[in-house]
Amino acid sequence: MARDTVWHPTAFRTHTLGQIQHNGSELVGSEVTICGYMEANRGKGKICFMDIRDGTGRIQVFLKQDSVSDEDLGRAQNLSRESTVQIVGEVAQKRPPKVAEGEAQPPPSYEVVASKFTVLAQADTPLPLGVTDTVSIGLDTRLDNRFLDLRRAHVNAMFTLRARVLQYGREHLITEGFKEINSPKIIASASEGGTNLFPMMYFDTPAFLSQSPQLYKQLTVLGGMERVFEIGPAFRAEKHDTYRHLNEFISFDIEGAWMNDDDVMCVQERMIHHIWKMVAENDQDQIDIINEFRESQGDEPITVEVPSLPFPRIEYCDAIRMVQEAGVEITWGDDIESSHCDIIAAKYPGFHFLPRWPMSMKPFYIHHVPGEMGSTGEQLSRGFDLNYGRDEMTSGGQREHNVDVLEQNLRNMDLDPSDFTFYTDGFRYGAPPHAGWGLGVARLLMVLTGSRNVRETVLFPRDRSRVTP
RNA sequence: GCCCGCGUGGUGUAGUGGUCUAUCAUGAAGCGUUGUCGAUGCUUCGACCCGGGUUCAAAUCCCGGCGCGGGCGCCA
Repeated sequence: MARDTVWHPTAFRTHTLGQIQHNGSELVGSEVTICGYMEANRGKGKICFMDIRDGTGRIQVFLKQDSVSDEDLGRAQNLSRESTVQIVGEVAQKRPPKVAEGEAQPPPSYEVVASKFTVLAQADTPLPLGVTDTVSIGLDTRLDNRFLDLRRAHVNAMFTLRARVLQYGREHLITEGFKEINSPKIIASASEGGTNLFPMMYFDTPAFLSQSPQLYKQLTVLGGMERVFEIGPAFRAEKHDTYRHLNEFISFDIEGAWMNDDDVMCVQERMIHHIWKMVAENDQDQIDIINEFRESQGDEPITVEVPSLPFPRIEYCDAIRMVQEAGVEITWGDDIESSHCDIIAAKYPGFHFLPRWPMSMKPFYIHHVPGEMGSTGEQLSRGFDLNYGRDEMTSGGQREHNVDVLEQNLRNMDLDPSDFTFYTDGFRYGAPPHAGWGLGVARLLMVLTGSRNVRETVLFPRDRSRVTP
């Protein structure tokens, strides 16, 4: 997969720095052209050492008076950090570094002895944030300068991992017969109730940004696509201000025909298991980079512990009981809030499902099995959440496929079915029982990378006060 | 929107009425040494969020604003 990437030469370089790092012994003596960001330069006078970095690795370039022109040498010695450069030179084995008494010599490494040095684009000074500096940087400064923040090794590793998580998730769903779709993000009316939408003008028609692909993935399943998934943006105009909420986020959604809530919970835990297993097998290098940074900040290292299957299931009634037994005031029908999740997470710190919520707490489109009652005799639903620790990752459930029941659900929630024909009309011509879920990608990444703020795992987060960059 | 805390060089910080002409780290500029590799030695540069007030004296106390962080609320 990622390891098998073929790096073809480009107009600007013959080799990546990663190739020289890994195949140095074969390349010694051959001429290469390389490109990168200048991380550091050392030396004045007759010589200059330069560390350069590209998207694949890092290497030292050696410039000396008798192999490059005086102009090139001077430019190299005075170049600002993070400038981009191009170097023509010969691969050579580095002289081994001095090591402290008793320490082992590191394995041989390689450098490029420059014959030609070109500055592609010079960086202004000072940098708004130091790419290799050890001082910590506030999140706001980082996000304002994300283009530089992203050059930091551990930040780059996090977004590399993000790409892998999506790749492995896709891979897994495809093996289970799911097909990738895209649904519209400009919609005429709410695709489900509840949350506030961002209004917009669609030419002369008032419209909204989609808060969920819910309706569209259901319609696709109704249309006979059987099993579908979508990885796409969702927009919520909620004025929340927390470590786990954003107003634009990427939702990983599935929907499958002839499935109930238990079936799609199984899909989800198999998918997460696959993602974690693949990361553990293929991407430890990225985890190591993150841990190197965490160590420098005094944080505990993260480990990729592949969760065992099945994930625990704690039905709503049992969750309420657990919270009550901890001495906290809560009654059946109350929402399970963050502080309650802390109590549950103390016993179930990893992934766990919370199935069988009261029907009254779930949206009208969630299915219920008549007669399936909770401990106080009220109707349960086939909706569920997936939590990791205290944080909600997923909301899902079996959907109601009977249009008469859908309309009754609306009336039970004091809503007028005639306002929801855009939704219910899709169910009038035969509908398979079906179920699905939506997973917050950034929240999953928080778990994997040990991030304490969802903004860390989103390239350019959109929150209540940030619309740029 | 509520409660609590914070706002000091480019970055991250120390400093809670007066030797603050503001600490340290990182950085930037210059010079020197050097097959260096967390380069190094010397020299230099750079800051108290904004507005008002108290006081002989404010980075420090008070009020307002703006911004940030944490907790909560809101939230499929």
